[in-house]
Amino acid sequence: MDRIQLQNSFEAYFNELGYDIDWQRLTVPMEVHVIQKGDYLFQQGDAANRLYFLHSGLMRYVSVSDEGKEFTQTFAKSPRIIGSTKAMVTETRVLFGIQALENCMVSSYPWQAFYAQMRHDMGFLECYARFLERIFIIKEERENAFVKHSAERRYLDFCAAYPELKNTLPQQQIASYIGITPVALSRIRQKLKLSQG
Amino acid sequence: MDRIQLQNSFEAYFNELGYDIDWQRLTVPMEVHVIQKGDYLFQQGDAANRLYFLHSGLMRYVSVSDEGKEFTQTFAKSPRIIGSTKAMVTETRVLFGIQALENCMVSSYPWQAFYAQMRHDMGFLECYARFLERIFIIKEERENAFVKHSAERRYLDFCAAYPELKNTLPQQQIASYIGITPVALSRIRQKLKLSQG
DNA sequence: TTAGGCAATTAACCTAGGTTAATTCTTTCT
DNA sequence: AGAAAGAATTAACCTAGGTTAATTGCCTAA
Repeated sequence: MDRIQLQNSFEAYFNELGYDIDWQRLTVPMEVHVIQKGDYLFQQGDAANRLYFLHSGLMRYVSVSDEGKEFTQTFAKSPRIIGSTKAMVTETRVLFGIQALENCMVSSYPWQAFYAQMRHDMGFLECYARFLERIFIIKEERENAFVKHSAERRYLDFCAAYPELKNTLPQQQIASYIGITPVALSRIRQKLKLSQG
Repeated sequence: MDRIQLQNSFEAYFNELGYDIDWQRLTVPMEVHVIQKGDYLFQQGDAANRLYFLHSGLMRYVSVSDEGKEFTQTFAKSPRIIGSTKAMVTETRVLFGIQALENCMVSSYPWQAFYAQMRHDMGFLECYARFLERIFIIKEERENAFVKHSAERRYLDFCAAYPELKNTLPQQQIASYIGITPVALSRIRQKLKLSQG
């Protein structure tokens, strides 16, 4: 995949929302990142004020607490935009790292420069709003699940939401997505196995 | 406060972000809601696809689980936009109710009609993006606090973030914001009192 | 083929926070 | 002022999930 193709599929991803975007405005140079399985696109605490696009592969957002506990905020499957909205917008350090769970191909633009050019495009602004609405809603639903449901229920919901990841992902990562330890997850799986024959 | 004044302060709130917005476009009629302390602007499960603006007073977003547990997602102090982005945008039922903690004055517009008119205004689109960025970042930070910090730490953070609410709000509500029971909060306060003389 | 290393399970024990209920302290209403 | 209702505290007990560690299974590399 060469740069032109990457650029095209990035644009196509936006265009699919149905707004008319004039991509000629965009002249800031794109960067390409090839991330090997297990490696990080960026680490918690970095200054990651870029807009990233995941062309191929699977990644996870992982934040680690002071005591060294890992928490998986999200799994991200290509194609989609990835990165930290907070770090992009407020120029602060990022609260989580993004790790490749498979070999990944990512492209990126520096957000400030990108936005400075594209903000004059109505279609882009609407796309961006749709994007923000979507990620907000997802966060809200996840918050809801966390405060209203037990770990067992969250595990079942995970299985329903990500049937393909359920069997391929190491259970440590599933546990850290649910917000419990691998030991606790194992216990829950054991219990579920018994209770349904 | 008459309708014109309400309209003006609504517009002023947006204008403060520094974008140029042509409010002449907006012709959908505004509604006014006066909510008494303790009452709800809308209840969990309602269809609340309106854009609300809190002119005066204090409210909280509260969602209740199947088992009847209350969880306070946010406290909202005027002036600010309130409501459910998810319910507005996706026309689904709202996941939480909004309750007045003081007597409140709220105005509102039906979101679809409002957006249909204002989406042609560049300044508005940018404002809306700033708004979405902000609420997303706040959610992200709260998620972070929940998964990384203990209840005790979350209480201390609450006290630092809302010094004025700390003493005026009933502790049940503080507890439900932190995600624990009033009994547990009382225990934590007791412990803190001892440990610092 | 086997040794080394990691992932998952299991068991024993621990702890933060939930539950219930009794007690005290505050409001508020008459 | 006194009664009634609600808010906060305290205590006793319970439970989900954390912690540590031993055991088993699986994969890979020599």
